[in-house]
Amino acid sequence: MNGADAMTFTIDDLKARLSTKGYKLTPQRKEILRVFIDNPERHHLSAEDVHQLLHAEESKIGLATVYRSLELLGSLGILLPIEFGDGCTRYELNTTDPSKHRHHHLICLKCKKVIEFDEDRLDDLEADIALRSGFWITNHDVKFFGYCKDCQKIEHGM
Amino acid sequence: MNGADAMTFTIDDLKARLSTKGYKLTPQRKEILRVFIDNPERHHLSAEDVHQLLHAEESKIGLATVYRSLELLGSLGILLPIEFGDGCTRYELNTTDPSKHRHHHLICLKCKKVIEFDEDRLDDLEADIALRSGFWITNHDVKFFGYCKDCQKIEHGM
DNA sequence: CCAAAATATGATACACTTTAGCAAAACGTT
DNA sequence: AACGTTTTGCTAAAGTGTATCATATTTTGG
Repeated sequence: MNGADAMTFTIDDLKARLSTKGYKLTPQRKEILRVFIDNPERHHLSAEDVHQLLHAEESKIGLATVYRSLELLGSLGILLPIEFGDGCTRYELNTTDPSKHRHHHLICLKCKKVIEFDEDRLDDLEADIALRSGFWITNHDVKFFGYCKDCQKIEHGM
Repeated sequence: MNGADAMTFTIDDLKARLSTKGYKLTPQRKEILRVFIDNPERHHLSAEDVHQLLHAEESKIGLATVYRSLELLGSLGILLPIEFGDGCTRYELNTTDPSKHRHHHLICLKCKKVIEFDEDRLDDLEADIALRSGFWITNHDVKFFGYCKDCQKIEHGM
């Protein structure tokens, strides 16, 4: 029920991270983070998703608070924002495991099939970019577009 | 070979691609594509950007037509949609030149600033993915997300 | 050339996501 | 407990993109 053990950080950790930047550990922020921990099968949650999940639990947290908390947790590196181009920003838990590679997507332009792969050799490139730009890079998103084995046989363009 | 795959895109290419799918070459569509061709320094234009650029040229093309034309040109592969997570879909000319380096994007999650860089060391990775998956990869989209220098320091004023 | 049919445009209304503003509540420190 | 600050929740509003629909344009056929 707690789920805190599944986290790579504890509630005290969260509180510490918040306080170092002058933010407070509120019940709402705790609840919103718990939604992600308690729903591991439903990553990629939007603000509306989180709000509805909370509403189903009789929680009265306002939608604006959800938006604000998601952005805050994102800025703290606790959540990672993802853009799928479906009209809303989605978030997933940041495992904060530097050795864990992000999964990328291989997308067939014809049948829309999506294959996830873990191959990630962008660490050097990312470090290089970060050094030169001064950016604090929290995530990278790589999508390969093309045609899968099956769809290569069929004519695809014009 | 085919002029449509060359780096320079012509109106004749547009006419050909439209007609093969039963669409008409209207003055509006011609103008909208020309905006991209005439503004090579301004890539990733949004519908609003295109609309304003057209208005600056005394064009009376409606915003809805811009949206519809951009989607149409995207579906024809003439433009490529890009999502920066700044709230609007942007487009850039599709040069579809596989030998040319691709530019990637470094995006600040807070202020939505976008920095372009040409570094592309993904050829090996792409070849590896292609070999293992059987995909014929035609394009890849790489985005690094993070926080720029300014947005890293969060000031909570007194 | 005219008429009918099909398509495209332009203006607007609308849906939707996200942000801004403000009064009230909660928090933490003294 | 009181004070100053932060946070919340409600709501209004901004912003992007879509749907609607009358009008305009193009195409087709006689």
